[in-house]
Amino acid sequence: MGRKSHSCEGFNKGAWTANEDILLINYINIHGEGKWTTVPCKAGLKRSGKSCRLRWLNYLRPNVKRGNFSEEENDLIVRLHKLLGNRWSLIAGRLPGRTDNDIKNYWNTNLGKKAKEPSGMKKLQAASNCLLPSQATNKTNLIRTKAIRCNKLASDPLFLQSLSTSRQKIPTKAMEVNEIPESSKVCPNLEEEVFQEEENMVLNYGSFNDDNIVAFPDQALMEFDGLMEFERWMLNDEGVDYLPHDDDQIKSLISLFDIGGEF
DNA sequence: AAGAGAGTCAACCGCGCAGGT
DNA sequence: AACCTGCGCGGTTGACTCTCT
Repeated sequence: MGRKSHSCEGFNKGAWTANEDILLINYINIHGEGKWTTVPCKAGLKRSGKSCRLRWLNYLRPNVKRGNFSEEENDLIVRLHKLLGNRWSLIAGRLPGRTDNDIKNYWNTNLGKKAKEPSGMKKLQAASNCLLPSQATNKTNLIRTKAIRCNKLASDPLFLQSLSTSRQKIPTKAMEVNEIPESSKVCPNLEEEVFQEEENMVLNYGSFNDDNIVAFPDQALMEFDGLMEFERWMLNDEGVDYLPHDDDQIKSLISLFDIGGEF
């Protein structure tokens, strides 16, 4: 699967200049995000599309929060990392204004180091008031919530029908809560169910903007997709529940999503 | 004051997935 | 079915800054 680079050759690398930033901001303000491979040429930048995207998402985008992480953010990162592992984008979705790169760097330079030290881990646990991981270094104990895209399935009646027994809604992508079509509302109280924990955990961080749009629905929905993966993982071919309900990770996940250990 | 080492973080890279043709 | 394109993710790199000696 080869990848052709776009027609603009001789990309600049390294730190972005103020002038480049202005060009990118102006272009996106006019044309919006997306089609990153064509952005450099159209915006007059000698950068790769990936570089433009990264610069925009991690630095230039409005509402990107900079500066030190608060205690609450710190706490949330620790808890979510324990639950999700290095799923930085998912963790970032719970921290409005923070990017996955930010959190990854923060973890690697601060929390990760503390977590490696036994005493440091205890401090982190005390700060986050949560359980010690049973095997913090054992990757197999992490819930690997694979972020599946379900755009197609969301409108597939057969798939929706198959979900009727598993209480799942498959949202397509970031959207206002009230944009979710009635036909997709397999569970009538689903928005409440999905976003209740969002409210509980991060409402204090201003996760809703002025238009009452959930600021990070994408990630919330991806979490939900993760549950689908989780469900597949916990059931064998005969549908027998092999979920280790006594596992701390499982308990955490169950409580996080308020699913009562059932699907 | 200056050099060395450590820490920070923006940016790059390779890979994989989804959707389109 | 095979391939291409666009995009996003996580790991890594390297330039810059800070701190220590």
